[in-house]
Amino acid sequence: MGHLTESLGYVLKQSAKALHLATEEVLRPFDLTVAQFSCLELLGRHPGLSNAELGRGAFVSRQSMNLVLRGLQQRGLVTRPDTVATGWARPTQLTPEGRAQLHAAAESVRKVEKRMISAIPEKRRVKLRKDLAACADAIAPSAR
Amino acid sequence: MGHLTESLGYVLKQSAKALHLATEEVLRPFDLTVAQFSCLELLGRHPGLSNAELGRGAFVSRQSMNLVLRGLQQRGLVTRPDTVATGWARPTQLTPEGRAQLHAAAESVRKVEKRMISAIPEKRRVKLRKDLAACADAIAPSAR
DNA sequence: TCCTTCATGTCAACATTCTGACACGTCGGG
DNA sequence: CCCGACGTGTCAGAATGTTGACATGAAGGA
Repeated sequence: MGHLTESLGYVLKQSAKALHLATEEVLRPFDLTVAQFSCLELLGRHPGLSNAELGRGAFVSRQSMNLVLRGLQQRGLVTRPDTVATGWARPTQLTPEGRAQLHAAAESVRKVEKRMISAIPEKRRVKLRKDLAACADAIAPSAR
Repeated sequence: MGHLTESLGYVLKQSAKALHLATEEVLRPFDLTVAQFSCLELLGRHPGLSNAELGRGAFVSRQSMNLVLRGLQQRGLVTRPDTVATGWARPTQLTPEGRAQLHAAAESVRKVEKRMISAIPEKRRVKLRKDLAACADAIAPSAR
């Protein structure tokens, strides 16, 4: 599509879309959507996150994350206490099955990211990551 | 959300989402969605694109772009011939009103991109853009 | 103490996008 | 010449995400 690629926003969207598609594809054999995998990965690194926290971490609303969580719970991949001592937030935990699924799927997802990163000269990878994070910070609503 | 930011895929999604949200916000006064604006911008740079071509350029299916295009057509911002001499593809053109809307909205959108870019040292901006493009190429389905 | 503010989970309605499917026109090789 | 592959526009159905709203509990200041 030619000279649109001179816009940083365009290539940003393009890369994100391509990554999403590729991730979707490798996740298909595991019967996991990208949202579901993101949720599992978040829980793997930060056990006990609540529904709303998971939503923010995966960049979706808490209503959407609620549906994702129900699916995962029904498949026995995560656990939430039906009732909680204090407040509303129900801490979510990975089940052993969930941890196994995450471990298996994460391997495939890392291959995708590896393939993407391999296109970048090694010395520039850290800077790329930091620059992108700086972009996100500069444009976040809280930064206004 | 801590150490997830060490994953390039995560910050990529984060930046893209932040940019989308910010663009959505500045586009609201013009009563344009991001998809609609992308469509107008594509037509501004490449007049006569068909429905399917616009969809590919904006990273959505041709079915979705069809709905976007109908809305823009109904508002008098674009024109498509009802019938065409050869084939199915109907070349889309911006109307004068569409061109005016695009010009006005593009100014606001460029401010957003400017704010995002301003977080990056000037010398690195070109490399960032090229690295992102390389990422997209490396991971595109055709690259497999 | 009270009460205002904030955060959470959940329900409902709505919007947007995608996949599957069909009909039609073009282009190419056999 | 024919026919298969390909691209396009469109319809229908399903999946997914979002906003708005409500009830409830926690936290902090007057």
